[in-house]
Amino acid sequence: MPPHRTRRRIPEATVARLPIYLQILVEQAEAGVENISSEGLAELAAVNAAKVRKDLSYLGSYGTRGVGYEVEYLVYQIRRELGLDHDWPVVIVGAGNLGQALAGHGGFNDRGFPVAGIVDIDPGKFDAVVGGARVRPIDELPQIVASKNISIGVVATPAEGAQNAADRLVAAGITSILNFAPVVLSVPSTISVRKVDLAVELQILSYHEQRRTSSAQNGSLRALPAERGRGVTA
Amino acid sequence: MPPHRTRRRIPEATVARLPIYLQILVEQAEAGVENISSEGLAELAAVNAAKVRKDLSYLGSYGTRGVGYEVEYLVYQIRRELGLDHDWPVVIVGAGNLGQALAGHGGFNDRGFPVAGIVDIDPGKFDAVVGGARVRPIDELPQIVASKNISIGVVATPAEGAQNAADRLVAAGITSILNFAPVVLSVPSTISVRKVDLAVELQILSYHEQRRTSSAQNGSLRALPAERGRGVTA
DNA sequence: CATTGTGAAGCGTTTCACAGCC
DNA sequence: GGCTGTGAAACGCTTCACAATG
Repeated sequence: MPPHRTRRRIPEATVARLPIYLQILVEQAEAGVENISSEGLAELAAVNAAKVRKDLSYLGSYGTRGVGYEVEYLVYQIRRELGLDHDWPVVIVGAGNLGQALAGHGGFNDRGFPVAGIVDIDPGKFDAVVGGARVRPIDELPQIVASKNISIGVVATPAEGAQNAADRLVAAGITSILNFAPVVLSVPSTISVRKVDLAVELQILSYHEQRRTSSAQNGSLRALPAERGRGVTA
Repeated sequence: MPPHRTRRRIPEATVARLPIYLQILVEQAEAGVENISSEGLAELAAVNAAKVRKDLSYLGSYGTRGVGYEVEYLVYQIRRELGLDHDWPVVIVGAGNLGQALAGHGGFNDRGFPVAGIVDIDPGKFDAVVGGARVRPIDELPQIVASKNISIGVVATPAEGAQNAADRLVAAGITSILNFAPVVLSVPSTISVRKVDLAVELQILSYHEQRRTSSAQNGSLRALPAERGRGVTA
């Protein structure tokens, strides 16, 4: 095994694809596949084979020319690079519909991100148990974060409460935020933020639908160029 | 009002930002703001002002030099460009935890994407009412899609059922899919697909967390370059 | 000899910088 | 004078094409 030469800087676009490769490779390993070529992995991930090779090359030269990549070993390397060799406990702010669904959903607990706490402002929600965690008052956030050594916070509040939730998470010492509220959070530049916004995704799809159909059905405008079927698999 | 010169081709990166601008502009309009500069909008969206101007320029020249953009009018133009001048009914496949949360969640119904149907394979779930829709057998998908003229489908099944769900949606005539299952869907290139994957987002955050802390705590490797605080607000 | 690893070309996106205009 | 609209430069990501190699 080559020595750990970690701290290579990996392009963001590649970082965003590594989890997909990982998921596919784990499935392949479970199915008993021992080796996979860049072509094979590319097919399963619906990307270009050259891209797979370039992406994997950022991890090191872990392939074998003429053969491909050893699945188990790649899984190990990607896990290590993504920091998935240990769990990352998360705390959820907001125990409404969404917060409860997230806490219950296996997506967190089963995949190395155990829900170590869930908090809310509404006393009516305190002490309800969702997904194995008991809902606590938001004022306990600092203690929860500190005692359980949490670095990732999840904002699952309505839009109105999101900025406040983020402020409290940052004050409590969190350094990464996953934001489900339809709001652009303002946080120090040292904090990593990822946003998941249902409405945004639907509106992007709407844009493509609209382009697809506008020349056909739209009665009010006629003088439009013909539409080509565009494969948008973004 | 300038004539509808629709059918301009807008870069994907811009399309993905228009919903954010829209959300901010609607808020501003509600707060009584009548005009906004590219600088002001940029600040609220946490992007560069030149980017805002370039993005908006793809819609047409709707600003006034020396003044800025009229908020109401921009809202109208962005809505039109995104195809949000009418509702897009959606059908959800999968009435489990996630499907129910989605159907109940205002994110769809309140924002122009009414849940016109929800289906499942499990007879145990049939006829339950979630978010105003009654759960129907998945075999009724073609009728639901046709009768309600639906073009957007949502995959909210477990990973195992996702490809089948997508195949059925495509067969039923859907042309856009929002996929919540942690699986790369294989669909014809004419279909638009967007994926929302919790685990992927968390793993990307994990990567940055790991980089942040590795040089500090990690006892096994020492010879690492110093870490700079990187603001990753992707 | 199949397949990786990678320079280099190609392409889309971002940012700069300033002319154009109200 | 202030702010938009936009060529052009800069940047990052993708794809090509092929030398390196087990």
